[in-house]
Amino acid sequence: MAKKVPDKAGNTRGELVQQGTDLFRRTGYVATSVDEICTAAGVTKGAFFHHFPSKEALAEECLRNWQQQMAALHRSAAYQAIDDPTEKVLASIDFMIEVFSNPEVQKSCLAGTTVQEVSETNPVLREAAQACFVQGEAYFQSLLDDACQSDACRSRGVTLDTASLASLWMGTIQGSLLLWKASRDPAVIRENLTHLKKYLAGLLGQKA
Amino acid sequence: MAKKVPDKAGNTRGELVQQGTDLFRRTGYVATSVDEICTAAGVTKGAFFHHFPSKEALAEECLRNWQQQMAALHRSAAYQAIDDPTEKVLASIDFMIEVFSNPEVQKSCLAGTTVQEVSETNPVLREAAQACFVQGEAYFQSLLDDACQSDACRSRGVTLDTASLASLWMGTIQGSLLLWKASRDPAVIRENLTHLKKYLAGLLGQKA
DNA sequence: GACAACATACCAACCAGTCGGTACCATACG
DNA sequence: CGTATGGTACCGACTGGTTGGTATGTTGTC
Repeated sequence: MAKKVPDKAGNTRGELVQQGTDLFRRTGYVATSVDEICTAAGVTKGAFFHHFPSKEALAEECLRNWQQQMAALHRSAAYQAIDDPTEKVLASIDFMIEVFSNPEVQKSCLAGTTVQEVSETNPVLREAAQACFVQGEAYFQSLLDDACQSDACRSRGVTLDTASLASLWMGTIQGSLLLWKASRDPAVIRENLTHLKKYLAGLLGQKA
Repeated sequence: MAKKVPDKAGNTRGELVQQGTDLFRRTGYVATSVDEICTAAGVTKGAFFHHFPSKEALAEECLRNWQQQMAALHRSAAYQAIDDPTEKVLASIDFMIEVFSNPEVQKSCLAGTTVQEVSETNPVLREAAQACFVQGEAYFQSLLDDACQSDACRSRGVTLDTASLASLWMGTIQGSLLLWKASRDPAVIRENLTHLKKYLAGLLGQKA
C-alpha cells in the first residue's frame, strides 16, 4: 500500500534536520561534516544535496526548527497553568532548571554553539541564531511584562526594563551552558539560574 | 642548561601564540588553519611545527597565556586601589564594563569560544579552558570573600555562597559575550553586567 | 661542525559539493 | 491494455581544493 507521499520521503529531510541539529549541538557547525550527518541519518550524500543546496542551508533550517522546538517546549510546559504572573515568571525559571537537571537532556543550545563559531564568518547563520535569541527573549519579556502589570507590582510602583532583563535571562542560560561544557558540573546551571530567579524575585517584590 | 637570550626565537614563538589567540577568538579553533596562523605571524609552517608539535599544543599554550593575561589585566586595574572590599567588588564589575565598552577590544573570550567547540571532542583543550574559568572564578571569589568579612556585612549577618556567585559572574560574562556575537549590540554586555552588579550590591547590602 | 631556527616541497586524509545514473510512481496516450 | 513520459527521491563514485602534519634542505651562530 504505497501512499502518495512515501514515509521515507518526508522522513529523510526531517531525519537530516534532526541528526544535523544533534551533531551541530555536540561538535559544532564547522567540525561536523556532511558525511557524518548523512551516516547518522542513514542516507547518502546524494540524498543530502537533493534536499539541501548546502551544509549552510541545513544549518539554517536546523536553527529555524530549533526556534520552534524551544517555543513549543515552553508552550506545553506545566507552569503555563499558573495564574499569578510573578509566580509564573519564577516558575518558568524553575522549569528550565528542571529541564537541564535531566541527565538525558543535552546541555547545549544550537543557537549558542553556532553563533559562537560563525559570528565573524557567516552572517546568514549568525542572523538565524540571533532570531532564536530575539524570539526567546521576546517570550520571556512578555512574562515579565505581565508580572509588572500585576497589582502587587503596580501598587509598589515597580517599573522594570523588561527587555534588558530578558537579555539577562538568555545570557544566563547561555553562560551557564558554556560553563557546564567546561566543568561538566550540573550544579552550575542550577545555581546560576537560581541566582537569576532570586534577582528577579527581588525586583518583582517577592521572596524566592 | 639555562635558556639563551630569546632573540628572534622567543619572538616567533610569541608571535604564533599572539596571532593564534587572536584568530582562535575571532573564528574559533576548528575553523582557524595552521596556515592562517603562520601567515598572520609572518612565518612558515616549518617554523610553526618547529615550536609546537601540533595545532592543539599551540591552542593549549594560547589558553595558558590567556589565563595569565586576564590575571594581569585585573592585577593592574585601577580598582585594586579601593579599600572598601564591597566597593571593590562592584568596581571590578564596572571595570569589566569599561573594558568591553572600548570598541577596539575584541568581544570574545578565548576560553569560552574554545570550550564551546571542543567540549565533546578534545579533553585536553576542554581542561585548559576550564583552568581559565577556575582561576578567574577563584579570583572573583576572593574579592567576594573579602567583602563578606567586612564589618558592614558581618554586622548584618550576611553569609553568601561566594563560589556560586563567582560562577554566576563568569557565566554572565560568557553569556553576554555570546549574545553580543549574535546581536553586535554593545549595550547587551553593559546591561547584563549592570544587572549582576545590582544583584551583588543587594546581597552585600549596598546600593548600586 | 654541531645544533637551533627556520624555509620549502610534499603527502595522505578529508572536505563540501557535483554528476551521471537508478528506482519508483503517477499520469497520459494509443 | 501496454507503454511512453516526466518528475521526485535517492545512490555513490568522483573532483578540486584544503587540512594538519612531515621530510628534507638551508642558514646563522656558537
